[in-house]
Amino acid sequence: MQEPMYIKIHNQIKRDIENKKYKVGERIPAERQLASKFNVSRMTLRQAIKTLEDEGILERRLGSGTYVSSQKVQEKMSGIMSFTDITRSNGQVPSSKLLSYRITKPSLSEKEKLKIQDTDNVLRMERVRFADNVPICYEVATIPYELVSRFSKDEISSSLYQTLEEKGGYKIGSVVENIGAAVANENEARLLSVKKGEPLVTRRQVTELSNHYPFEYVRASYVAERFEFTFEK
Amino acid sequence: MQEPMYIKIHNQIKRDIENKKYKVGERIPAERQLASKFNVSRMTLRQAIKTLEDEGILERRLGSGTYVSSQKVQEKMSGIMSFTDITRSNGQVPSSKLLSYRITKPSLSEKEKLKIQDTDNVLRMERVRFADNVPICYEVATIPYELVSRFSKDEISSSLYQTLEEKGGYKIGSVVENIGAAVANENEARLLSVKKGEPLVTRRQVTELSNHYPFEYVRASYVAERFEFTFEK
DNA sequence: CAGTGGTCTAGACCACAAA
DNA sequence: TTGTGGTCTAGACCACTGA
Repeated sequence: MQEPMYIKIHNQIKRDIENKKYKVGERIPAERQLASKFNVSRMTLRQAIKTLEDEGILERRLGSGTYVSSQKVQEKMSGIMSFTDITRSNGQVPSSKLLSYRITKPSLSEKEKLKIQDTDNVLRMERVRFADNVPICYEVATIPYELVSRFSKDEISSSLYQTLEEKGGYKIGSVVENIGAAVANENEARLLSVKKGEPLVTRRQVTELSNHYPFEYVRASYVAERFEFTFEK
Repeated sequence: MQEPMYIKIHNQIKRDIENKKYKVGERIPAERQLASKFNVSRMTLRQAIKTLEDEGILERRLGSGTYVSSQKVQEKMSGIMSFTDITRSNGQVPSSKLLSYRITKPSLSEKEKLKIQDTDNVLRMERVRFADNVPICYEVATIPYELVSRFSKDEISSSLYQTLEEKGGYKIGSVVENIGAAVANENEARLLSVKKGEPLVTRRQVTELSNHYPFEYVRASYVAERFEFTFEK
């Protein structure tokens, strides 16, 4: 048995919701019924329901039943959700342009954030990201080079997380983000097609692997009038 | 029995951690031992552990044990944590100055965000918030007046959430926040002691009660060079 | 009232970590 | 190999909701 039963049930119920077998706002069958349908004990069934509740997909109401929630809550939290996903969920087409891709020595802040030595190399990438071909974000990402030296440029620049998890055997751990504001300098103004002095939302992100080693430091600036972060709790 | 057993155990273990009976990074006793100590089944004990894990207080390691986590993760998420709490946790002294407190008709955006009618009254409060007497944030909060008409000005302006939950019998539900950027206009510049055109972090927040009625709409502007939001996941 | 989710028991077997 | 957390069972009684 590869997957635990409660995960299988979780996935089945999720599919049933996607396939509109259970519709938004509607009540799903009672726990005792579902338990008997899946041939598991009620505790196991409840474990499946619990994970769906944690994802914001189901909502329990005491004495009344379990309902399909209207909101897809959790995943709107930024950071875990990539620019690509956010843009797509807004019904826009994401794209990006790689401005530079260099193996070099770390800056002071990179050294500190990535907890590496002067002698280590880093890979630094600059990008502009677009939604429907309108520039939204200028982004600099830095990665300790030894972590990715065996991957191709394309594997790194187009889907770093996936490459690291699937081909590198690494697991992503925690993410820390700082969000602030700044005004566009000349370089940012040019790259993002705004005037110098226009407001930008700034984001710094340090991502760690599950072994607590930092593997990525990102500094990004978003055009405030074209982008904002949304959080739901 | 007022509180469920697993909540009591949750609280007891939390106290034990606060009292350094279990220290950060250390392993706590095994589930079977704790279950027997508290005279409950292992499933019940696990439920208590689970809630502590969800709060980021404990960390399970398969095959090894359950450990006291070093990070107090969850609560750094902004919004749930008030300005007061954030400032205190930075070791600074929070204060605030109420600039205005008026019962009036809603603006267009207030009407929309709070889902109320033209004929309803709202309570609108303007504040500047300080950390160590340095102005950090200018904030306008709007509340449907009927929700708070029976409370005193002090109960509303100094601890709204507490008043609503303890004296109003309401329960806070979801919170949606949007974070962006802007530049200071003349009014903001004067109130926050910055120059016009300086970058501000903007936040809009709509808070709902557990019955899905919006009860608060807040627009806040933070001086970017003195404040940033931090998120950990 | 009947039906629902919330809590709880006293076991069981498994996979994984560390010695 | 021993001890740990992960999963699971087949019941039980409770408090709450809604007709």
